[in-house]
Amino acid sequence: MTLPNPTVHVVDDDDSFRKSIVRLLRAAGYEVCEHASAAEFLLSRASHAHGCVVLDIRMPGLNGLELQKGLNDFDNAVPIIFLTGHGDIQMSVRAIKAGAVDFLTKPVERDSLLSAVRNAISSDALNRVNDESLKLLSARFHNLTEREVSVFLLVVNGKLNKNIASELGISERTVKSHRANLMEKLQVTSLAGLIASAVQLNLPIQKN
Amino acid sequence: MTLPNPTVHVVDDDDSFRKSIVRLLRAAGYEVCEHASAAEFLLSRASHAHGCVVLDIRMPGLNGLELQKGLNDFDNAVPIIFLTGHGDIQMSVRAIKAGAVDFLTKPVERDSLLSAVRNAISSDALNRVNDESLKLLSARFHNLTEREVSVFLLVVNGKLNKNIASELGISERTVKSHRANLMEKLQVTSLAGLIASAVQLNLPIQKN
DNA sequence: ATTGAAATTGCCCTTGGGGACAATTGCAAT
DNA sequence: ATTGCAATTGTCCCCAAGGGCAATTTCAAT
Repeated sequence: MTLPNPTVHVVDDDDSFRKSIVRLLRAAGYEVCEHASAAEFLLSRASHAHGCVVLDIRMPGLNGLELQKGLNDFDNAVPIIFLTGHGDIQMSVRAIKAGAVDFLTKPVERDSLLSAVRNAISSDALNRVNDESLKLLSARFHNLTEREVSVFLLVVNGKLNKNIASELGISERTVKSHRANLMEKLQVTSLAGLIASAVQLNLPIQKN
Repeated sequence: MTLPNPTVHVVDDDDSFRKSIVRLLRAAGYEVCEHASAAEFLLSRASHAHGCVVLDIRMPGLNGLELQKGLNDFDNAVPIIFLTGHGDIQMSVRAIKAGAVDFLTKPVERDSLLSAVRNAISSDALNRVNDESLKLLSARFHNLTEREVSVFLLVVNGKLNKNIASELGISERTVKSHRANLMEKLQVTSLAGLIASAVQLNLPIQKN
């Protein structure tokens, strides 16, 4: 999958400030997309593009923190760099705890911003890769039938087929059948792969 | 293992302020231990006690951020709550990114502090449990011989004994032998448990 | 009523893994 | 020199898992 260039989205209602940031980033070679409000950013559906967001906090309409929360709720894992002129410590702490990758203050030093953007973009690249594989796996998991899920859970907990059979009140042959089907559906060829999938899916696993 | 009560360590060189914080925390029912400097805190070997640390940043000698770094370097995962009168945004961002659980400013509201301490202590309790089990597992892992580690890695990657044997240039019987020994050493009784251990140890695992 | 997916099970054969019993070799420490 | 651990391998046997072939049942959708 050949991705387009990473895009830096600059969301700030202060036109002149925004333009200057945009200019700075373009000069540094980034693909940049500017938005005068959170709503405009959302409408552009730019949230689906990869890269990062440089976000002002105080804006008319939806403010930066609210936008961050909104994006989090939708599992939209674009890295966010806050850039604000009226931030305080409490705000910055909250933002970082909520997952922002950085919190800068206006006026911002060129290097601080560029380094923040660089980090954000590389962290985004990593996240994308992980998200992709998790989504794919998740989709496969949801294709399992109830029975297959039951068997799956017992298998990854190290139970033997015969024990699984008696726990579910079915024959061992049936367990084998479900087991083969779920391995097929999850696209794994070994028990090791199956358990690795279970871990990635955050399923409960007992070691003994 | 019956643990003693969680202890809140208050590290601040400002005597009167520190005393008032200590009083507040004691009144709230916490076991508290006070220190006038980072060095004093370290010397008290209190770093090994569980609970959390309420830490001033600006102090003579080792300052708060440096102490935090020092504790991090030693894997001493005591949750740290910064409490400072002269903090700025950059400082708070750095502290939180470095793992501090909170960053408060003087004067602090009673409820903010108490809620931060409550969160810190419960997060500590969780960390302790995880650390314990990881350390135990890690110790077991380091008891494996080189050969056992090689076999371990190949097993968790879903390789068959015969393939492992040819990759290592040894007989299948030998692989079985190593395999049995490492299962024993890692205290697991199923392949599922073995792989779960590998995951916890952060070993590389391929799914296909 | 027919079709189809899902669950179920039986029989049988092959392959893989666990483990008992036993032995050899090499290296390092005492 | 002796002891001891680690690595190595062989032969058997048993049990577990994978999978082919085949069939029945049930439930829901068309």
